[in-house]
Amino acid sequence: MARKPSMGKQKIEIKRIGNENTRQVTFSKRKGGIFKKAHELGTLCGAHVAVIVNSPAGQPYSYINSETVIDRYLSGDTRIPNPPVMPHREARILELNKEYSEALDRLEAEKKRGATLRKMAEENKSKYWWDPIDDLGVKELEILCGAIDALKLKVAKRADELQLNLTSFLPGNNYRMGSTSSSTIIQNYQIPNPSLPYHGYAAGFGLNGTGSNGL
Amino acid sequence: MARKPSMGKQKIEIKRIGNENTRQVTFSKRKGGIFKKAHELGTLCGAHVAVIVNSPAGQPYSYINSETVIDRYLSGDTRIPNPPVMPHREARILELNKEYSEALDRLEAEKKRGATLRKMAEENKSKYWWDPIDDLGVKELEILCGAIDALKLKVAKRADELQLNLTSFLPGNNYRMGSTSSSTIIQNYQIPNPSLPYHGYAAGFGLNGTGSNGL
DNA sequence: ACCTATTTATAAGA
DNA sequence: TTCTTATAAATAGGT
Repeated sequence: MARKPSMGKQKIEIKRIGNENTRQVTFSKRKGGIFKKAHELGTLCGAHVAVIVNSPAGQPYSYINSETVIDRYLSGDTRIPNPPVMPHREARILELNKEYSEALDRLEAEKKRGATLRKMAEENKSKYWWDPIDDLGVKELEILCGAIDALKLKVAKRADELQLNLTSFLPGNNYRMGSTSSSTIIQNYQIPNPSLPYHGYAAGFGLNGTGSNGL
Repeated sequence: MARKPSMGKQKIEIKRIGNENTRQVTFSKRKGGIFKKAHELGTLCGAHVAVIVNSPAGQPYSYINSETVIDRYLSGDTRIPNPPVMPHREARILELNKEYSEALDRLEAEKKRGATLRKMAEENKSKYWWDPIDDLGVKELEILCGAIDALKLKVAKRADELQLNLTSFLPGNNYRMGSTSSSTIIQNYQIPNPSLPYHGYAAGFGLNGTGSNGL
């Protein structure tokens, strides 16, 4: 009997799928596939995995194997035996100078691999984070205040270490920490160019590092 | 001829691999596999993908298909047509109350899927982030100061909205913003229970949402 | 969502 | 880590 109700899986080229419906179906299937793989990797190897995907429609999805990927950073455990992709400081310098892009023009634009997410998570270890601030309640505000102070302390301490007196060129009032530190504290500092949002620095953040996995 | 130099791929159970060497090899292979899949998903469907993995040894790796996954958030473009996994506020409330865990005891512990990473990225849109603070230079400090002030302003504004005077139960000095706001500003607030690190709140952060993909 | 022929990913072994 | 091979899994195209 002509048992061939299906022509089976066909080989496809790895390029944007034109048909919208097909693309959506493929997205769903493969998203599930990746999440499953992520789960398996985590289970088999005891690795911490996080996958976030934005569908073409903008819908975000994510798989996170145990909160460890993030918690690890949040808890301050950021010891990194051997820089895998690119050393932190070098990366940051590149960002700040916006010179990273030239190093990225290899292969394809999408094939960027870097420490962005990781660094973002890492930084968060000393901050409290949440989302729509408009939705904050008293409790959350309390926490936030604490987080801000902690951050300020770090800045102050660093300023001292650098033996800098940033207040000298900072407008606005400044004061001294009451108990925890004797450092120079900066207050009300306004970024030189207000038109440039703070996150502009971060947003212009490229990815770097040469991946170890070709593809 | 006994053409069987290999017993081929064998089916394995999805559970932690005991042999360390095997585990490491599997990790490498599968990590590459996931990155490849991520790349394909991004290319085929025009999706934005980010994958971060911490090897059992703590080595971090990541694949990020175009900076869009993250930049999108950093740039403030966080419009989400239709909450995919779980609405923000609901999620946050659950976190803060640590009530989320009960909803997670389904399937396996690893199968947690949520908005954690996304929220983290989102929050960052109003903050400057970097990593080893010990490595900060003057320029970075300036930026940081600006970021802190911006954050404070948000807190202050929110406090006003809630018609709260948090200073009443906050130790330490407080002051008023000079120019940008007439809000009640909180300074030097110390978290009630110092033994609990700030990030404790975030770290206790569970993942939520019932995944759409079984596995 | 389900089905099945094929393509891919990979566990073992070297 | 890289290469090979046999086999398990993922999945493209249809229903």
